Amino acid sequence: MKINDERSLLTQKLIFKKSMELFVIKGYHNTSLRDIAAECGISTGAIYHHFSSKEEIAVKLFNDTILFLNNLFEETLQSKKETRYKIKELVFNLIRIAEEDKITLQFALNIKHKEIIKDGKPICSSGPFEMLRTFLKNEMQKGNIKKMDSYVATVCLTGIPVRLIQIKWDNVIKKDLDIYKEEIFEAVWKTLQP
Amino acid sequence: MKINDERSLLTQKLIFKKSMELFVIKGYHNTSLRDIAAECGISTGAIYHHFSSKEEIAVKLFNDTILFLNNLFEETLQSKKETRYKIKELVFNLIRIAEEDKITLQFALNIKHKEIIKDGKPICSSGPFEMLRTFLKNEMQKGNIKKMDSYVATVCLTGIPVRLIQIKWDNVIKKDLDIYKEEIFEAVWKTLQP
DNA sequence: AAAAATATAACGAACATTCGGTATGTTAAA
DNA sequence: TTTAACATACCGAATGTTCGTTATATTTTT
Repeated sequence: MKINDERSLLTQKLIFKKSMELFVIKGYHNTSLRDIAAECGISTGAIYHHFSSKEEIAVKLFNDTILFLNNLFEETLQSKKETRYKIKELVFNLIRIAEEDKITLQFALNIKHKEIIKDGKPICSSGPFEMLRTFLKNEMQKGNIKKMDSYVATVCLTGIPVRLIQIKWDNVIKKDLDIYKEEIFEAVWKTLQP
Repeated sequence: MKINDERSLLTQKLIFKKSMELFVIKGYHNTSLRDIAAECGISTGAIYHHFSSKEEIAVKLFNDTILFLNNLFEETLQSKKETRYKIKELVFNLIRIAEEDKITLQFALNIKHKEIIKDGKPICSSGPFEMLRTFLKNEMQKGNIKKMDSYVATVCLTGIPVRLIQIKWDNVIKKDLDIYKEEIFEAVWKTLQP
């Protein structure tokens, strides 16, 4: 690969990374291209060489994030055999990502997409969310979890860990999330078990 | 009351109402004082006559919203005798408010406060949240709910209904939330019952 | 030398805020 | 009770700043 191609890719990745950080910390509208350029240590012109607009950066970040969560959920649900352990793995992975890949998950959960893209659905209500609902519906039919409204089930599965994660991010919880994960899973499982 | 005092109060309330709507719909940084002025049918100067800055409006909205939720939770928890029904009432009221006073709850749950006020804690992690945690701790000691970490308990109580409300707002759910409230409460109660 | 990557300078629009001025309500002296 | 003095509510143009974006210049790679 040519040196310039590599450099170009590196710069693009840097712009993505720093943009996501700033969008999460300061909000999309409160982040200027000058902020991004400064954070990357490059000029605004360099940004416009790689992207055609601020919005394009945000849109690509959305798509990347949806893909990331889709892959995460898909792999997680395939990694175990029993339903109980599939769900346990999902809860654990969510909590893990909340600490290990905080910015990405904050971007997915906190950024209001319709503020940027008109008619754009929030990440957690699009692909990844629907995938979980489909999974839960199938498990219901197999009798592996309690029969209930599929939306309610999805809300039970995601609502409890996500809320824990959010109060951790808000600094209400000081301790490491790891110590809560077993208790959180048991709570989730109580709402779903047949 | 003097005519001017009344007029002043009406204008201030109008500015509050329209600002909150716009902050929720368009976001704080994407809402200009011109937007607010236009929505109120007044001039930007009139706004500065009543408030000293855009930030002051937002800060006052925060404080009002915290008070509103505090009162709601306090009254709700006193309105029933049995723990089970206190919690049921709380879940039902949350769901009711999500439809009847959507803008206020969206402001409480969606607006990222640190974007506006540095060092400001999110509403749902401050007063109202702590009140629920204290309530749950007391109920645990009395043996009315299962002994568990108080943060986990609070997360179970709030996380499930709040997530339902959010996917309704995101238009993932089309139906009226009322039809889910019994099932949602039962899910919450399963995680808490002794 | 050509092309790609980056830097710099500048544009017009939109922003929060300020301010001189007006119209209306309120108070108090005549 | 009339009227003069003041206070409050509001207007809309103007201020200086920052924004996203573009045009152009410079550097680096091919």
